[in-house]
Amino acid sequence: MESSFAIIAEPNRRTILSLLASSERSVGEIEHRLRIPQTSVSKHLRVLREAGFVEARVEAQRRVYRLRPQPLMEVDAWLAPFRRFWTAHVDALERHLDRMEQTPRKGKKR
Amino acid sequence: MESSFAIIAEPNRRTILSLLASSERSVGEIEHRLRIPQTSVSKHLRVLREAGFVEARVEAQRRVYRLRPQPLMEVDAWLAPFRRFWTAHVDALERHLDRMEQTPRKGKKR
DNA sequence: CAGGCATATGAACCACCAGGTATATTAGGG
DNA sequence: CCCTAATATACCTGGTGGTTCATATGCCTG
Repeated sequence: MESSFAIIAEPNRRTILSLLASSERSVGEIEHRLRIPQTSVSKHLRVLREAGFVEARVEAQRRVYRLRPQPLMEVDAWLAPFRRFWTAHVDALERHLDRMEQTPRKGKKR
Repeated sequence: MESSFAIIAEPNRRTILSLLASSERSVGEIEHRLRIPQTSVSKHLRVLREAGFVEARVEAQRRVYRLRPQPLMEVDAWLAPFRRFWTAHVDALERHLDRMEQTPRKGKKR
């Protein structure tokens, strides 16, 4: 499981992250919300933990998980260059780019 | 291949999208940049096309691909609720820098 | 300290997908 | 028309990751 993108490709993991965005939660709470077996929750949490998306605090028999920002930050950073395509003046910008892309046909550099 | 997240989980597809972010490209150009077999490029483009990430314009024997914003927009939207986690962090960093600023002057400020 | 709750780990199974090879399609130029 | 260039599709295969079931570990309470 290389990249952060692969991690958040899994729908249950995204749901877990969204849950944790509102507040930290124990494994049992997550299990109850997601309606998937506990063992599955634990495994997703493991993946998320090892990828740095979450961290756990031990509280008696429970593990309380909370979000860590960095991996999602990186995803956000990757998205940055694309953002100009949908912020505000989308169509004008696209026309502009289209005109700039009128590079010489099959004309090599000279 | 359900979600947009699954689509961009693939590294080559992300590279293709990044390429297209700077300008539209033909399949051959993409092949040349990525250094992966043409058939592979075509398959990734197919996936991207069917998921609405790109669209193709026919130009003689070439297909020129360009970006379509919507799927990445949705990813961006999903990311939105998390953003407060690192903007807060950046704020803290900025406060930190502000405190340091009462020493040597660099004048990067507005 | 026994027994139960909360969570983690292991193994087996299955589906899916990226990569490769081979081939099909379509367009243009001579 | 034929040949080549550009791109797409079909099929197979290996690997990987998610799910399930069974079990292990740890902690708390009576």
